[in-house]
Amino acid sequence: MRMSNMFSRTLREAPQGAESKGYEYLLRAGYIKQLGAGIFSLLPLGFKSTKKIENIIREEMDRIGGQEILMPVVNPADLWKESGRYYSIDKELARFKDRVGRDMVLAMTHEEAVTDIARAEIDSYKRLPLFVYQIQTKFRDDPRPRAGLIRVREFTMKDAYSFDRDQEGLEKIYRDNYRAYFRIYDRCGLPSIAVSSDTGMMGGKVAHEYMYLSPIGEDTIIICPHCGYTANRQIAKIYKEYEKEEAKPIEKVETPHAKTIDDLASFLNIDAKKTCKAVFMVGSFINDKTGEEEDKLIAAFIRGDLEVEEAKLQHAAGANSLRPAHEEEIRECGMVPGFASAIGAKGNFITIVDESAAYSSNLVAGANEEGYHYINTNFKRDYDGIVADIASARDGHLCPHCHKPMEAKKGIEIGNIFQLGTKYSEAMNCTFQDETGAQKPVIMGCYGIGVGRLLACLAEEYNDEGGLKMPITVAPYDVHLVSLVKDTEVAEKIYESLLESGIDVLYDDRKESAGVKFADADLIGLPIRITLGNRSLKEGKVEVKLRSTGEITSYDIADLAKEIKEEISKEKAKILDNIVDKNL
RNA sequence: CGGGCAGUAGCGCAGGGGCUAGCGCGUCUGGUUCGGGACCAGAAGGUCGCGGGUUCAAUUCCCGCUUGCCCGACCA
Repeated sequence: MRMSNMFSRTLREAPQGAESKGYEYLLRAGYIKQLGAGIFSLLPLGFKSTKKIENIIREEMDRIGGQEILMPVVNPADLWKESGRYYSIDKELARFKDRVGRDMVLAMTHEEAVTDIARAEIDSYKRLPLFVYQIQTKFRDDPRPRAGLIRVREFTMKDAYSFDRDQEGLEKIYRDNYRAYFRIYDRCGLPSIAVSSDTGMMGGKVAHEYMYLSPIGEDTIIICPHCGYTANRQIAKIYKEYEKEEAKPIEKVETPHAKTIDDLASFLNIDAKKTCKAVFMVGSFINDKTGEEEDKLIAAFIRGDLEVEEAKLQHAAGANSLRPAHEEEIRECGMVPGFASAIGAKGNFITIVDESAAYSSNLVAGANEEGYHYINTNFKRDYDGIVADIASARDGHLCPHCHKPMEAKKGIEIGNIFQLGTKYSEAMNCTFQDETGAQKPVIMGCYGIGVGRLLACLAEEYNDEGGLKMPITVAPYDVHLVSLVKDTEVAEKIYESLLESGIDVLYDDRKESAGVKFADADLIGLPIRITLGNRSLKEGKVEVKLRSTGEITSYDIADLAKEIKEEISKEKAKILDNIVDKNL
């Protein structure tokens, strides 16, 4: 490819709003171009890089028996009504009517579509297992796109779906995917970790997320450096120690202005661990079959030294979504914000009590009266509710396995795998006949990777002051040929010879100064740069510089193609040699 | 959806109730340079986001809308 003919240009200055380095360079180097909030075009460089990533994904999916298909973005809404997600997913799912008034959706994932195909294809256990995947456009009307390709509304996703007759089969393909995902990230050169995760809107029980650790990440990951326990904060467990003692009689005390746990603890001169905190949310409960929606107050109680994790609370309550409760909604149930507990409360609300509060004795809790708290409150004796783990894991909390302090880190989710079970097969009647003639629901799994987000993470991981430093497995071209010579004939010949040797090369044949060409080469970040300069050319030599290390070597023109092929293999080996099978 | 900021040339920005709306970079022409974003001379390029209001006069002030960014709610 000749740069004189390239569709995109580089930008000297970062466009407004590019706050992360990776995003800034992708824009400035001309990989991507924004069209709207969370909507991007891939320009030739970005598209070429994306294709390389996609092909790595393809190869790894094929390796574990995946068959590639392609499903439509536009789905009839009826399928989504069958699964219930037409109702349970809010505005993130884009809906519209076609010309005759049929409800349609833009698929944000393809469980419904693939299950519709599968229920027609699968009739007998002899047809199982099956495993399909696609690399396709998704639209999710995210309320807050941000950080370039990190969080977008339209994006390319590899989504795969497995169909098995039993849990053992599902677990096998799940393990295959677990390993394949690491191979994909490793081959792209992207550092990644797997963490146990929430199942969110996908449903199902077991799930893992793959994370690229980065300060610009929006997810919080809890990691135990001692035993290796890792989980998304949304589900991360912590080891809680309880102070169990003889229950003392409950007593009301005056605590003026002590509305927060800090105030209360210092006023009574006690540890926050001896208090019970109340958190009020309103949960939305949606009937999957009818779409009917009901709001209900959720009163959550937790020991004063801990925080409530909303995702856990939402699960414990069985709600579709949560929002903070208004003061009136709390008062309607007989509780007083700032001085609240479940003691003496009444009305239609759900009480969720964290283990920390349920199993500790003699805690200070609100008296539901302005300016008063109870001391020595005890779960079961004084109030009741559903006991669950709703505590939010924080940096320094103890590991549930080895009881040593854990760390909190920020990460970007670059993939996820779910054991769906029968959520969709049951809802959509996707069954098979077993040896005994019984109809059973197919056991499903689903597996996703955001391709554009992967590119964004790579740009984040591989850059310096000059621009991108793309790993050779995902760089748009392997080689950047920079010609500084007046005599274009020599440069053209070298370009031709590289092409003939099958080398993927970007040729800077523009009439620009050396500085401009070098700056652009650094910005675009191809792994190997060949410089043709007048001086070295006279001696029959050219200079080869590696973007990753800055290492410079001089080669005879006669050997150039051969030597470059060698350099390419070495660059590839640097990445591929690091692949270690990681098993679940 | 709440809060904040912004929309002026391709990009980054300045300006300001009236006159020809500027600057840097980029672009075009000519010339000099030629291994790290060169220099000289000349030139092109703007419905100042859209609509309404105030005013003799609005790009500037006011209102509405819209688009984008940031924070939060949200997020497989």
